[in-house]
Amino acid sequence: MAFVRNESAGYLINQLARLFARNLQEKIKPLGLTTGTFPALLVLWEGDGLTQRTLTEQLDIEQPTMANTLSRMERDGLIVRKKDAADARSQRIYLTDHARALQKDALEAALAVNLQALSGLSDTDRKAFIRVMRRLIDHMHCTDTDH
Amino acid sequence: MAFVRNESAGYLINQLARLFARNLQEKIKPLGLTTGTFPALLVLWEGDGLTQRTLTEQLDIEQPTMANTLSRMERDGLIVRKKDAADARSQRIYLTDHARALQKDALEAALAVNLQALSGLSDTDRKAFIRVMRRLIDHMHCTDTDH
DNA sequence: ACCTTAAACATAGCTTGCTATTTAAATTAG
DNA sequence: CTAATTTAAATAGCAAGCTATGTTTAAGGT
Repeated sequence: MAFVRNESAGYLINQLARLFARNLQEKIKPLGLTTGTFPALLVLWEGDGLTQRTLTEQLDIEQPTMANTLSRMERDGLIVRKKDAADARSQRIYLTDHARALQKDALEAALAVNLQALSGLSDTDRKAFIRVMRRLIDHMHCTDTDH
Repeated sequence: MAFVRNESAGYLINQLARLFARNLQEKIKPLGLTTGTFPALLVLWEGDGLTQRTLTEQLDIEQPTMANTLSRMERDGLIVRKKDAADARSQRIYLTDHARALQKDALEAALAVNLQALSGLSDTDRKAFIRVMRRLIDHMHCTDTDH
């Protein structure tokens, strides 16, 4: 039962994730976007005015990571943060017009990366791959001791 | 052809990679190891005395990333760097006894993470998943424009 | 021999992720 | 109603990845 790098799921997934990130990075750099803000944008494009907390929950990211990401997004003119009227602790996140204007190009870029990356797979394999990943994520979540 | 987060390979892979890293991190922290050094250790445990360059090539990591990682490993007493006798630009990386002593426990930890993560899959699905990931990595590599 | 180019590594500086801790506001208990 | 607890977000500090650039040594061309 030797440990072989190229047969270790964790090792391969890490490598794949870096390859995807590199490709996406390259495609969205001309738009002035970076990979770390992408997940937040995906959520906000579907509806903004969310609290930071809601965002962190939807994206399964730690709160300080999200706080940092939002700071960069604010700095780069993608969002504005407004204090919640009812709860002074909370803030609501709103997209700027600039961020809204990028949606189409950004989604196309992400789609292109996915298509290109998976272009060597059959339709069946592609679908199975996505399904397995979702299953693993669910499984690793509910197994998580500190949920 | 809408973009849906949970059907995007890139999005799912990123999330999976983070989950794997969190789990491994937790298991190897008691050994005084971190996830970033793991790939380098895997290579070095199979034979040390390699140059930094060889390591970066085998792991598909950028040279400055590897230089940083090796600095941390040196700081933490996992490796020593020795100047190559024949080429003063090169350095050869050697494991310390301490790093060697950690091999068994570290490999067991990694194996445990993989087993646990994939425990919800059938044997066939598991093998197919690994095979597809390897194929995607190859494909994304040879498609890479700057190879 | 000398000058240019290439190679190996280091450094600077950024993003993206994490844990641990702090601050301030809201909620709950007594 | 005050005191304790919980909650939302910020801050500090580190790891691990990246690009761009600098430094030193080796190799090649003329």
